[in-house]
Amino acid sequence: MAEGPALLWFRRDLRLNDNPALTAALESGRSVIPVYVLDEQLEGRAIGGAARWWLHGSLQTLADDLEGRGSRLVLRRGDAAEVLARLIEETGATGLFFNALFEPEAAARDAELARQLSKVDSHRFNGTLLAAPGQVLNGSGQPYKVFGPFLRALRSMLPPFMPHPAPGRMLAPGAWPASEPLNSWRLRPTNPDWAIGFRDWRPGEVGAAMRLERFLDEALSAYPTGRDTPGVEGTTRLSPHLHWGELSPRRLYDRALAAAARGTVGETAADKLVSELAWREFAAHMLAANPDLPTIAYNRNFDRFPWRRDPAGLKAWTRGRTGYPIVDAGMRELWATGWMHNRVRMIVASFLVKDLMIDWREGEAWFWDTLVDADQANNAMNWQWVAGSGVDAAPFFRIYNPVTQGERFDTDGRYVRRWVPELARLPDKWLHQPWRAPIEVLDAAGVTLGRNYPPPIIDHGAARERALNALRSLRTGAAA
DNA sequence: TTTTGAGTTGTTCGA
DNA sequence: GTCGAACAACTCAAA
Repeated sequence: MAEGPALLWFRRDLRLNDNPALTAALESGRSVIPVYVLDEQLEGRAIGGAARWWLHGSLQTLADDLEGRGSRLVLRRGDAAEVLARLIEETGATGLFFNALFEPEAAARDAELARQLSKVDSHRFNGTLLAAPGQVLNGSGQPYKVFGPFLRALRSMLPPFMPHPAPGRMLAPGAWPASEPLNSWRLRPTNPDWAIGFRDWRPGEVGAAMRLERFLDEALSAYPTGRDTPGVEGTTRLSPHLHWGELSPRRLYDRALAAAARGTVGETAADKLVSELAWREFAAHMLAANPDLPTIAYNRNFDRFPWRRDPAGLKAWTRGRTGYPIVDAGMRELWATGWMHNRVRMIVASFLVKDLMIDWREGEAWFWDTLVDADQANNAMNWQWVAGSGVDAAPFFRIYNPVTQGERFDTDGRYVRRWVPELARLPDKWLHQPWRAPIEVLDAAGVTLGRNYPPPIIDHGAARERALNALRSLRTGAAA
């Protein structure tokens, strides 16, 4: 048995189940000191507001779970390398166990950190992805740039996982190092408390497990179509839990396949879920191979795209006052709950980038600050996909019509009525295009455009033509 | 090396 | 209402 305790460095793996670093730390036979370091520049970028809210709850839960096992969670703030070096001095720790982050800045710092902390043996694991970046490569040994072949390759290499169970009692060190009070980090807003609408979320491993079971029982069988209907709970709603590592992707994968094997749900439903998980993997691999993805157009032709500066338009978009009900519903859901339905994310993103022709980085930044599941890789890849500058892009075909999309995916209007209550009494026929409704219909519904709901801030048909012209101007060889 | 087929999520138009 | 075709052109993956 090794002498001295092991530091177990928690990061975005805030769970005890199926946590490779935790398992290895315990198997090393040492006493374990769990620690979380609040490093404001964790990924080379400050954590967003909604994400901070989530982190508070997740840390609280993790600390409670550890105490239930005779352990603790030590909280420290500062540069991770310095904090860990100090903790090694204080505790005489001889080993450091942690799960990797794959964002380029974080990965670079991890490598540097392992070198700096040469007094201890460092053990790094993959606890956040089904396959680590670099493990899924095409015939030329390069990362895939197209999702289809990536999915096929990923599927063919995934073993059946057997997730590790959570440990029982954990061996405590002789003395505990000091911990900062969680509340002193002020991760949650107080005045004003903009997070009142977040209360349905339950950050932490227990909440993640409950959400998983509920999804498997209620939504997985209808997932392929249910996930596209924002008015019902058809998605997993697991994205923040996955982002913070409260649920291991291997466990989710394992459970979906098991449900299909038992015949509880159809194979296509499980396939679809695996495919969505694969998108998460694809984005992480993509970012690892393209560190500039969050800030620079993947297709450099888009450096010439004539983005508009439009503070008023941007503000209307963020506040959910564009006059397009499905767009406004989505933006209000985001602001109120820290989350937005996936289908609607595409619609609002397309509206910002194509209709308003506002730079996708503005939208990316807003999502980063307001989403509880804000994730560098997913955020960057998907914004670029909608903008048309990313991989698998077909920009000419991807200008969403907010009326058509609303009618197709929120046919009964449940979603819009919930988030844009001032339109609730409009009949379905006009709900997604109130400006075309006869005046007596508006009157009967208590809607006065320009007073209690805005008229459209832009005409979609004209905006579409403008965007198409801008896209045409990017053609290789076209004059700038 | 060259060639070939395909590429998450759409919209519009006209029959 | 429903259906299929056209949309503009390029890059990727694999044979």
